[in-house]
Formats: sequence, structure tokens, C-alpha cells
Amino acid sequence: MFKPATNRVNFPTIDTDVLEFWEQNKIFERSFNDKAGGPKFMLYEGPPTANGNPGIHHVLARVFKDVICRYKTMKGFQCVRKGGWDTHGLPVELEIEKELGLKSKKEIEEYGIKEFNEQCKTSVFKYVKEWEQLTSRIGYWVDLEDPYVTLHNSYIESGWWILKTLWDQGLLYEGRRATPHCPRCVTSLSSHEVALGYKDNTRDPSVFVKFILDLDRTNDSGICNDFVETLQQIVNAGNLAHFVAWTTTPWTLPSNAALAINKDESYVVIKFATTDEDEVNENQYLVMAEKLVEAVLDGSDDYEILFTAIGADLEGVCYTPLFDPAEANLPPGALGVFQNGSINSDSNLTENDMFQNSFKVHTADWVSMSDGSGIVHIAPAFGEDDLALGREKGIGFIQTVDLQGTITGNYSFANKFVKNADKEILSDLQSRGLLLRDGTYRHTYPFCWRCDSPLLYYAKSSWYIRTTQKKEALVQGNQKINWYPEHVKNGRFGEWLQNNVDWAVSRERYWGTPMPIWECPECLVQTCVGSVEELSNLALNMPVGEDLDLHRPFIDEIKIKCEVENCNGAMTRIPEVMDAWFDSGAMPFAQFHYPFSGEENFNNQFPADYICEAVDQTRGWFYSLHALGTLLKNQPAYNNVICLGLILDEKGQKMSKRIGNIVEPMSVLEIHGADALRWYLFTASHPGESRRFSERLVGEVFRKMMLTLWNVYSFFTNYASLDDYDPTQTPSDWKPQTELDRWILSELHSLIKEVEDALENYNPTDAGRIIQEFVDNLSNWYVRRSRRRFWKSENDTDKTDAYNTLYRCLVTVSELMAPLAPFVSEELYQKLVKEVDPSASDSVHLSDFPVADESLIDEELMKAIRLAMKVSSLGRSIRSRAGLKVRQPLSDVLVSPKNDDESRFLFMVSDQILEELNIKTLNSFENANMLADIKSQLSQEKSANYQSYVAIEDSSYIVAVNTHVTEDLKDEGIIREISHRIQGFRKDAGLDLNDRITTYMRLPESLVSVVERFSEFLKQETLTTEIVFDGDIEYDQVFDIEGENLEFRIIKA
RNA sequence: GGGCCUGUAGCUCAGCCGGUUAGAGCGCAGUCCUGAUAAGACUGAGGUCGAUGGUUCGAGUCCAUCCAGGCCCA
Repeated sequence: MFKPATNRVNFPTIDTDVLEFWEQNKIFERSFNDKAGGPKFMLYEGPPTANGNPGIHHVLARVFKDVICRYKTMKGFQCVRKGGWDTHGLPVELEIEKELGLKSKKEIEEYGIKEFNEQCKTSVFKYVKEWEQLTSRIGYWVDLEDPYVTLHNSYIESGWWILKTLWDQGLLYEGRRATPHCPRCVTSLSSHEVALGYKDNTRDPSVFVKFILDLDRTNDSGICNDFVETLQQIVNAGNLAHFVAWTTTPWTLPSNAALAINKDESYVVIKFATTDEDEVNENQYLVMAEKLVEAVLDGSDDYEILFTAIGADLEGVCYTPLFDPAEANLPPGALGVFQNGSINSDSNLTENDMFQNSFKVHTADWVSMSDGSGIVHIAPAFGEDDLALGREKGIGFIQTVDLQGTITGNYSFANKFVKNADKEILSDLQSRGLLLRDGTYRHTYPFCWRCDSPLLYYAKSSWYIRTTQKKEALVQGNQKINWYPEHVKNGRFGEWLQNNVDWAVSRERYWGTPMPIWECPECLVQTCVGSVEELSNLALNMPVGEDLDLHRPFIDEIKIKCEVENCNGAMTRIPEVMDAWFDSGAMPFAQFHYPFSGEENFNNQFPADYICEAVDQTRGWFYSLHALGTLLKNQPAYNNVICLGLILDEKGQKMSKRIGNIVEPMSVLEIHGADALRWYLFTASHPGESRRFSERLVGEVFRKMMLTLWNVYSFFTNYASLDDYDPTQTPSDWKPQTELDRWILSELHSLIKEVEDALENYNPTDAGRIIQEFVDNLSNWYVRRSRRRFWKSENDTDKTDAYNTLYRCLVTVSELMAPLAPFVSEELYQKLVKEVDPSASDSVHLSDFPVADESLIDEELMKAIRLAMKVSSLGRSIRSRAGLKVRQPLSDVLVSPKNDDESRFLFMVSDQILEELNIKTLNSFENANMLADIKSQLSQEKSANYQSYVAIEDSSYIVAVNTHVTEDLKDEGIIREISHRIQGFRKDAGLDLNDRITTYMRLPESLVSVVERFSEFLKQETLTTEIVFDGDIEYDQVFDIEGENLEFRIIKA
């Protein structure tokens, strides 16, 4: 029936066999097809880019995806798991640039966009084989036969449909944003490119600049309060009053358009007596944040506070621009004003239109008191915050720098590179008395990773999705999503949604989904195209048939006839491509080529039931999916999400190629097998936490969990094969009788409930941990306590019960752990179930998840056994202290239970305790004096003595063992010793478990009678048919007890 | 600078609604047990529960501040 399993098991071999079994029997396909009638469970696969080798963090995400899907499948769901590949984006381009030695966009264009993109296309599939192999090797079931691929025309077309839909709703617009810009390469850098080039300790100017208050304009705009009154008096007395602002980029000062303050902070007007002889005004009247006065004045205390105001009182106060933009003769388009969120730079704008809200103080929450003066210089042409404030308050837009970083206009410092103009700008201000203090500042500043030029933040045209308009829906929708760990919902993700800004989706790059927007060079009208068919209808030169490639540069060649009356322009596509995050966020739609086909698929497969990625995706995929789901379908794109922490190395450092501390997943898999790795990843820490990883830790899990389980299995098969145990003969209404069986089955069925509960709640970590605890109990209590029942010779009900119990435990555990450890569980299932019952499901993964039988759960019994374990542990501790081997029987043990219930439990399980401890009787303390004495001793010492008793205490249980060994007990101990030795001889002789022997012994006179007295016991224990004393035979085994020699020889009967 | 997370034994982690003497596994030293043996039991060494302050009869646990590390964003 059962074949004995070796305990020298090789798990990687099992993995390979199981993989082959799945492959040949199409188990994955069947796990889908068999559930055709069931409810659907939808996994969205966050697509990886296959232009690099998969790492351990990919394994983490993949097994967490897998475990939930396997569980749901066993619960009867049809689980859709479509794979996908992310193929576009800047990282891909950067790889190729490096490979080809290209240094700038100009060089790429010279090299040829067509060839460049071909290289990109090839590179993204470079490691597909490795990905497929690893995916299969770790047991991640996902459909890689028919994955979605973001570079396919159908995928791109769905993206176009999305953009067109947004366009029609007015949610797609062209605006400006501040991007890190390299003036030498003349291109924007993505945030992660910027991250490559930060340099610490960069020297920059640190200057405090004075802005002259313009109280006439202030009064004209109706601002009137005590703060303005105070300043008015100063000015009336013939003085100038100044705002003091701080900057490290003097070259942005000509573009200054406003000042910003924090409305909740205190600001002061001070009179500052300058000591500088060159200074025109002896007394300066300055406005700045109260907290920063000392810092601004460089520690000087020669000042007087004239007035203290709250920031809000400064709002709307006007000042005179440092440089008049209207006089600067800037190039066309350099001047404009924010209107309704975008910049109007029409040439017919009046100066009043442009500067109505400019050269004024505005409020902004982000103004901090950590450095500067508490008054921030705002140049919307450059900074991100500045631009946002400009947009919010309708401030003027003054661009005095071109894309090469050269100052334009007719300034004295024009035609210089910005960083070289700083000095001249400052001396200009100095000469006009507008410079308060000039210094240098060291900070971390980004440089271009390619050419080392300092990056400039530069407001450039960019395309946006107006997510801010749907902010409420985004925030509300998030409340419906189940986040694991929960704090991400209102923490990192919630915060991000609260601070939502419009999504910048365009990139001035090459390898990406081209934006389907065409613009007329004549009349500047724009149109958005929503499908290939629409494009063919509009196009003047549409390529036909299979040649169609929607990528650049082919798409750029397609022209559309301008439909505007009296305009015969040929519209050309704008050059931008889409952010790759847009591609991945589009996957619910694009993976089925929705809405062009797959409408049915889409409708029952949106939203996802489950997604799972690492925490770095909060602003990546988690957001792009959520945003597009909300914008297009007005609901979140996923219902449940596990957000994984990062994997660190053994020392807690982030794994990186540069440091060289990456652990290669394959090497771990080859040593310990896939299940040990999976088990480790599930149980080592909760999914949201970052985790340290090392091969050593996986090895620990392997021994603790996998090997323990295997040992139990091996134990079972060894005896089951001897006894020809046949589980199919067990009557269907079989119930466990003995306490031990009832206990472990009670534990088993309560385990089923707990595991189900954990997995329903997307918590494989706790599921794994409690399974492991059960296996530990099964091995170290149930099996250890039951061994005798298996190896005894009679085949009675008790033995069959033991087999039934252990068999059920093993089968159920293999089913319970199948989602977590799919390989070992399959192996166990095949050997334990399928081989004895051909009508069973072909695979554990096609079977149903176990259902708990409440009638078998006995809470009291479980408590009682836990108590037995505790008391046994204390008893063993006493034996160890008293130097009494467990083989030496003792007369009695006393226990102090905590309450009546426990007292009852204790006597319920006293037989187990006594057998475990090899003691004859168990009682509770009846002698009150004795207990009191022991307690008082224990308050001083770890152990106590009372007459022949030794007592210890733990968790307020007191256990006392009678250590007095009577002659009878001593004899019994000797017999146990002899029996133990004979067992050893049997083993040394290589006998089979059930071989019978004749035992010859030559003993001291005093022991012969003892052995005779216990001969039946001895025969039974050692499978001896006959004991022969002083036989005429050569004795080959000798040992001594208390100095007396005992000689033995065993012969197979 | 902002947001979020994490700090408990040498390592990896538990520790509930605040409640007895803070636990487990691994590792180390020693003893034992062994017809599951690549296991198992017991003992020992090893902890200012990141720090400080507060609430409380009582704080690893609740609150505040700070420190360190990580991630994301500026």
C-alpha cells in the first residue's frame, strides 16, 4: 500500500518531479478549466520588464501572488492569471544608450530612432527565458503562453482609446511643469536619472535679497491692516521698507514674480542698524519671519522689533520687481500669466492682465522656518512649488532663460550661462542697495549623470491627465480597497491621493506608446485619435496591412488633414510618448484590447480581486491602475492588495548590483528547494515589513518545517508499509477514541479554521506560522507519544486508530499547506492519497480546501494537553537537576494547578504526563505546609527541596517530583536500561524493525532474578522470543551497571 | 524638509483589550534521550523591550518628544 519513504530526502528533486507531473498532466490548465462554472477570481499581474535577470524580490512578489490564487482555486474559484510584460520606458532606453555609447538625444536622433527603437524592442525580451524558468521553478502559476505585451499594437490602441476618452471629457491637457533639465543635453531627466547624479557638498551662492515694498499698489488693491499701517509710517518718514528673501539661485531672480510666506507663522518688522560704511541707509527697515531674524542677520543683535504680525496679514502686500520684465525685451512667449491652470502668453495680453497677481505676497503651507528668511522668492518658470503656486494664484510667468541655460533679454548679464551670470546679477543688486547679505551654501545638488552639467529645474510644456478633478473619487474609492498592511490605505497611498497633482504623462522620448495627438502647424489646432481605424480615416498617408507599427518613427510620418475651415495644413503628431506607468495602469483595459474586442472578458474581469506588488509601487502601478480605473469606470481597479516590503541582505542593507550583495534565487532553490524558500518568504515576517534575507535563514526554515514534516511522513510510511495499513478500509463514520487521537484531530480541525481565516484575510504569514506550529506538535508530541502504538506487534483497534489519525493529519496538512508549499504538498498528496485512492483528484491543487468538522474540536482537551506539555517540561527539568535519567522510574509527582478547571484537565491527561516522565502517580499538593514551604523556598531559589521532593516553578505552576528511588524502582530502571541497550544492539546488527531475536546474557547473580521477574516485558520490548542465561556462546556486547559487567549477544531467531 | 514604516536576546521573529517573573526558533556551552536520528529533551550564558518624559495602582504594550535605520517624495 505505502512505500517506505526515505528520510534522506532531496527536495529540489521533488520539485523537478512535481513540475514534470504538472506539465504532463496539465494541472495548471485544469485548475482553471475545471472551475469553469465557479465564481471568478481575478489577479492582475503587475508586469515586470524582462531586460534584466529576475531577483529575489521578484520571487517574493510572485509567490505572494501565487499563494492567494492557489487558495482561491481550492475554494472553488476560477482564477484568471494572465501574465504580462512591461516593455516600454526610459530604463530600457538608458540600457541601449549605454550599450551603443550614445550620450544625448541629439546622438540618438543621429543614430536613427528606427534603429534605436529596434534595439529597445530586442532588449526587453532578452531575459524572458530566465524569467519563465524562474517563474516555473518557484511554482508560480501564471499564463505566460498568452501574456499581454505593452508594445503590441493592440495594447497601444487600447491606450489610445483611453486617451481619447479622457480627451473628450477634457481630462487630457497640455500644461507646464518644472522638470529637471540638462542644458547641455537639452532634455528633461526622469526622477530616477536625477537620482543617479546627486552630489553632496555642492557650493552655491546663498544670498538674502531685499524687495522694496510698494505701498501705493498695496493700498490700491485694498489691503489695509495694522501691519501695512506700520510700514506706511516708516515710508512716510522717508525710509524704504524691504521684504527679505533668500535664494541659492540668483539667476532665477529676473524671473521672480511673487513672494511666499506661511500664513500661520509670525513675521516682524525690524529696524536694523547696519555697520557697513558703504550702505546707503544707516537704518534698514526689514520684514522677515520672527524665528529667523538672528539667522538672517548673521547673529547680529543690533536690531529692534517694531511690529509683529501673523503671516496672514502679509498676504496681498505688493513690492517693486527687482527687474522689470516688461522692459527686458524678452523673446516672444517668454511672458505670460496663469489663467485657469494653464499659461496664457498671448501677445495681446496687457501688462495689467499679466501682473495683476504678481509682485505680491502669497501664502503657501510649505514655507518652512528651517532656513532662509521665511519669505520665499517665487519664480514659476523654474521651481515645482513656484509653478504650482503660480498656477494656483494666477501669477505671471516670466521665462528669462532659454533651454540651453542662457539668459535672454537685454539685461547687462544677458547671453551668459546661468551659473556664470550669478555674480553679475548680485553686483547689480548690490549697486542698487538690494542685497542684504551674500555668502555661499553647501548642499546636495543634482547634476546630469551623462555630462555632469548642473541640472536646472525648468518649467516646460508637458501633457497631463487632470486627476485633480477626480480627486474626491480617487480618495473615496481608496476607502473601498482592502490594503495589507492596512496602514498603507490612509498612510502612504492615502496621503499621496490627498496631495494629488495632475498626472504628467508625456515624455520627450522615443521608446514608448506614442501620444495619439496631431497638431496643425498652420492654425495650431490639435486633435486626439482614439483608434487605428479612426487614424486610417483621417490620415493622408496611412500605411497598410502588416507593415503598421504604431511606434516612432513610423507613426510620426503619418499626417492628418486639418479640418479647420480655410486651413489646409497637414497635421503632424506631437513628438511625445507616454509615461510607461500609463501603459501599466492601462492593463485592465489593454490586456484584452478593450473596447475593440474582449468586451465580455473585460466586464467580468474588472476590477481585479487581488493585486500584489512591493511598496515602491504606491506611486507607480498602484496609483496608475487606481487613477485610470477611477477616471474611466468610476471605481477602483482592484479590491484587495498586498503591499510588500523590501528585501534586504543579511546585514539589513538594500540589495543592489553595485554593492554586490544580491542573492541569486536559483542558488537558494538548488540547495533547499522551492518550498523552503516560499515558506521562508511567507512566514519570516509580515508582508508589509522589510525583511532580511539569506540562504542560511532559508536553511533554518528547511530544517524546522520541511524536514520535520518529512520525518513524520517517513515515520508513517515506514510503519504503514510494515502493517499494510489501508486507509480506504476506514469506515466513513470512524471517530477517534483515544485521548491523544482526539486531541491531535481537535488541533487539526481548529487549525483548518484558523488557516482558512488567515488566507481569507490575505494573511499567508499567519497561516504558515500556525501550520508550522501544528507540525511541531504533531511531531514532538503526537508522534513521540504514539510511537509505541505503531511498533507494538498486535494489530488492534488502537493501532488502526493511530494510523487513521496520523494519516488524516498528514493528508489534511498537505492540503492546508498546498497554496504555500505546492511541491511537497503535491508529493505527499500523490503518495498518501492518489496512490491508494485512484478516484481522488489528480492533484492536491485540483482538490478542495479542507473543511473543519466542528464536532471534533474539543477546546478543553486542547487546553489539557497544553497543560500536560507544560508539566512534563517541568518534570524533565527536575529530573535533569536531580540527575535522574528518564529511564529510571520514579514513584510520584505533585502539581499545583491554577484553578478547578485546570485540576480537572490535569487528571484528564495525567496518564500522558506520567508516561512522558516515567513516574507512577500524579497528585495535587495536599499537604498545605509542604506547599507553603516550597513556595517560600522558590521565592529565593530556582528550585526547592522538601523531604525527598525536588520542586521548581514556572508560569506560576509548581511541580514537585519525588526523587526517592526504592529497590523496586531501581530494578525497573535496570530493566529499562537493559532493554534500551538491546535495542541498540539490534540496530547495530542492522536488523529489521520486526525481526525476532534470541537474547543471550551473562549477568551478575543479583540481576538474574530481576531480569526473570520482568522477562515478559523485556521480550515484548525487544521482540525477543527466548532469553538464555549463561549460554554456551561467545558474548560480543558488554556494558556495566554500577561497576558490574553485563555481557550480551543477540541472534536473529 | 514632508509622509509612511521599523527598532524586543548574537541572529530571525512572537508578544492580544495595559495585568504574575518578557517568550520561541537558530547559534553557543554542557547534560540527557533516541526503534523518527540531517531529529528530539533539559540546563546555562545572553534583554536598560531604541531614549526621555507623561497617563496609570500597574507600560514592551497607551500618549508626547527625541534618536537610529529603511522606503517614498521634495
